[in-house]
Amino acid sequence: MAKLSFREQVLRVREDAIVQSVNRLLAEKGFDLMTVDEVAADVGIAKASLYKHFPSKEALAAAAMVRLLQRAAAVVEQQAARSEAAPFDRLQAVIRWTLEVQLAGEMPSLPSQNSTLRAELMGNREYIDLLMQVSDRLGEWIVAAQGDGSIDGRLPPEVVLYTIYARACDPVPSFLKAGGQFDDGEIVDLVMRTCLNGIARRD
Amino acid sequence: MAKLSFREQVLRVREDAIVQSVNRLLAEKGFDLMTVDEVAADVGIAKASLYKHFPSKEALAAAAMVRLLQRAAAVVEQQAARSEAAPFDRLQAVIRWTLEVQLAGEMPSLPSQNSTLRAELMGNREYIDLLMQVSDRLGEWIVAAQGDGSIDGRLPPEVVLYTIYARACDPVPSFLKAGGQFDDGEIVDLVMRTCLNGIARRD
DNA sequence: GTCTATAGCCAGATAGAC
DNA sequence: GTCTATCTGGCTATAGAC
Repeated sequence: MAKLSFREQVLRVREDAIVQSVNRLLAEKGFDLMTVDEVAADVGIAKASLYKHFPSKEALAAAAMVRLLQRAAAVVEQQAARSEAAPFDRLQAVIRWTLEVQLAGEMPSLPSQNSTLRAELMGNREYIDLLMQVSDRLGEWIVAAQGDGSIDGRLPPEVVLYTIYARACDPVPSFLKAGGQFDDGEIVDLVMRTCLNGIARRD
Repeated sequence: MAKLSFREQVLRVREDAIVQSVNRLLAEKGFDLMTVDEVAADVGIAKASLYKHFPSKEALAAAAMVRLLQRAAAVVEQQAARSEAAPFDRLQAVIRWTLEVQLAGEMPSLPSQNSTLRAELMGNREYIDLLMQVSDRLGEWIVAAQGDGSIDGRLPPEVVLYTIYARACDPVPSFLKAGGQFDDGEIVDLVMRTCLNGIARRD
């Protein structure tokens, strides 16, 4: 039993290494340009061994997305535990986290049009459950923040939620980073400001 | 001479048809999932004939982007001709146009990571010239709008410009459209508001 | 479960007749 | 310049030895 558990642990560590490589390559090149050969080379195992762990390239991508959502859920729960914090501040912290992940080169990017990939994700229970868990929490905070007047009450909560999610794959941070004119902290602050306050002048 | 000109016109019309198909397919499926066979079938000619007009798939995509930028440049010049309009209103009109193009399913989507595609675009003189022409105009208006206080003067103009460009490939409009809860006009208004005013409450 | 080697396929690009 | 037919390379996925 101890030996089996040890074996399982080894297996788990290896799969973690795989998923981490996939996550990095997805962030770097995107799904279509990432090849399974690259993943295998990056992990340091043969391609055939990869397919013993994950049955398809789509499954690899799905595993990376699940990992991302697990990290997101952890951040969300951490914010939920700050009993003194206002909902607006919690939302702000989550947006900030997504921008930091992007700037760290750890945000996997998937083509939203690929239907086989969408099918794989929609069929993945863990992915769906995590996505709903995170969305529910954010949705609560959005409604509460509209109630206390910190978020624009004329915007349907759905629109606010999508707008926040869209920041996670916004090209602006990487453009600004490529420009080399701002450091990561400045980029986060600037994008946060345009997201929260827009580009028009505040009185 | 007249005959030659006529031939050239026929050629031009055919190439226009090709580029229009490419534009539509790029909007629908994206660059990676669009196949040259599909383009040929959509235009109604053989694939080999396509390659007599354009030397590669990347060149097809570049042609579609040039066409898009030509349309954009026309919109920009039209706004420039409104001598009575404030710079803020001109910018607003351009943003609105990009959202309408997206909702009409006419916004080609290219993967920003594909390096061969980037190389093709950067080597395309017409593309670069149009991009700079449009960017210069928008840049002028941004600075002017910051001068008259309608755009937040604490944001570097570069950040405002990128933020506007990013609206052209924002996933929020198509998400909202897929949701079926809002019509196109409402979506444009909602996204315009989040772009200009952010999600936080305005006093 | 790991490897080497290869099957099978698909899509970009081309040859050559007309 | 248009077509049919074909080449070519690369990528996902698998067979089979160890």
